[in-house]
Amino acid sequence: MNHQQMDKRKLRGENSKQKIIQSAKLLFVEHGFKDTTISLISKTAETAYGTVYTHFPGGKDEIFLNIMDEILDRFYLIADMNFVVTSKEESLTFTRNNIKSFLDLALEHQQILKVFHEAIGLSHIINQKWSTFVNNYISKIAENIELAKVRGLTREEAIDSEIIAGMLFFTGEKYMWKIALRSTNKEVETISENLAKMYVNGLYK
Amino acid sequence: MNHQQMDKRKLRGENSKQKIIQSAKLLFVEHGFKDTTISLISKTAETAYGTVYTHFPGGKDEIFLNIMDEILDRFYLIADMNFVVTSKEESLTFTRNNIKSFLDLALEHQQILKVFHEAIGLSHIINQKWSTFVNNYISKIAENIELAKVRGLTREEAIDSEIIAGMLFFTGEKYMWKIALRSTNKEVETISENLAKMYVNGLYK
DNA sequence: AAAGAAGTTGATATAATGTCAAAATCTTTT
DNA sequence: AAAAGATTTTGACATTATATCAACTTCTTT
Repeated sequence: MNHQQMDKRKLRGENSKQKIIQSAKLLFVEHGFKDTTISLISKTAETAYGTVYTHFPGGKDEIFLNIMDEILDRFYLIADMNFVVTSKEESLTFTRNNIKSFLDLALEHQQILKVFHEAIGLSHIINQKWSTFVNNYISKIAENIELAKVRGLTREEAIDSEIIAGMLFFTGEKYMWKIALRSTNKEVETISENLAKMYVNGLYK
Repeated sequence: MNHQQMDKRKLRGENSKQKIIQSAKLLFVEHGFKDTTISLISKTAETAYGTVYTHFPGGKDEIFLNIMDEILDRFYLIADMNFVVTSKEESLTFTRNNIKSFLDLALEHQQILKVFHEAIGLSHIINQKWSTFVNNYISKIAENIELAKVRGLTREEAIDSEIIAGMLFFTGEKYMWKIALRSTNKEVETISENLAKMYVNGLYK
């Protein structure tokens, strides 16, 4: 028999892998990225030190990326929301809602995002993962700005779409981290409203 | 005799300290923050490992902060440029110039800022140092926005000064790091112009 | 000249990472 | 069903970095 269900080794392996992921999840949230050692993870997962490396050759970074993957997917869903500009008013509504979705997601995953923030500073590979997302998001916004330019909706023709897009995104991102680190007491609504208004008033006629 | 110049021990100590700082400066720029080890610094400075810790009990972090101090002072000079709003036009000019000064400074100190960026992610104390600067700068901008509000120059009364200030500062900061990391080919002028225009058009009547 | 202070030295304790050969467990082949 | 082969587990080991500290050297004061 060649069925997967019959292969006890694969099953045992998958079980170890899951125990490692689940333990790591708890430990990361409790102790942060740096202070969660492979040794601690292996003990909590009730497995040997070396086992962690057979399942995650990339060590802690790879474990964490594995944990972050599903959350990142949800961020991509927001970044990929399609929008085609037709008017300043519509743009305001869309922008406000988009920022709000983004920050609500941050609120929902506050604990792990705090760890993510720490990990971005400590791990090059994790940093790259986030950079890819950032660049994607900014490109989408910039595309929309270009479209608005072509349609004659913007104040000026000479603006640099990427820089303007960055102005919106980077500030939203900063507030995302502030929410994750609990270093702001501003409401998601307040932030979305202010950013969206400034963006739209600055950009559109 | 109790003169400082006569105390050979103090002199020797100060000499060691300077050799450590100068060696560290070169090594940080060459190898980055993490890969510049205390061991390497002590060897380059032609001193013993332990000597580094007598002069810098805080280790690498303290050495780096020592190096950054004079550069941070120059950033504070820009943050402390006084400006009192009287009109939208004046604000545009001031904002544009302020951002430009900021980014020019980044360009001037590109190499060490790259290390600084890495160090912020790795050292809590270095991170705090920068945070203090950031909060200072944002407060200054926010004060000006409040003033503009009172003078009836802004589009709306209901805006949150801190968030709007953040929009300007955080984007400027991001481009500062991009310049340090050489991850943008945009001109300082282009960036300043775009940010200043968006800021002023978004905020003022 | 002796006592004391300041700075230097490098060995040592500690802690984390990643690797690997041997062992254990399970599957396939003969 | 025994042997051979494949997969996973194990924990000891090599490596590397940090921070500490007692002994030592150098200089100053008594």
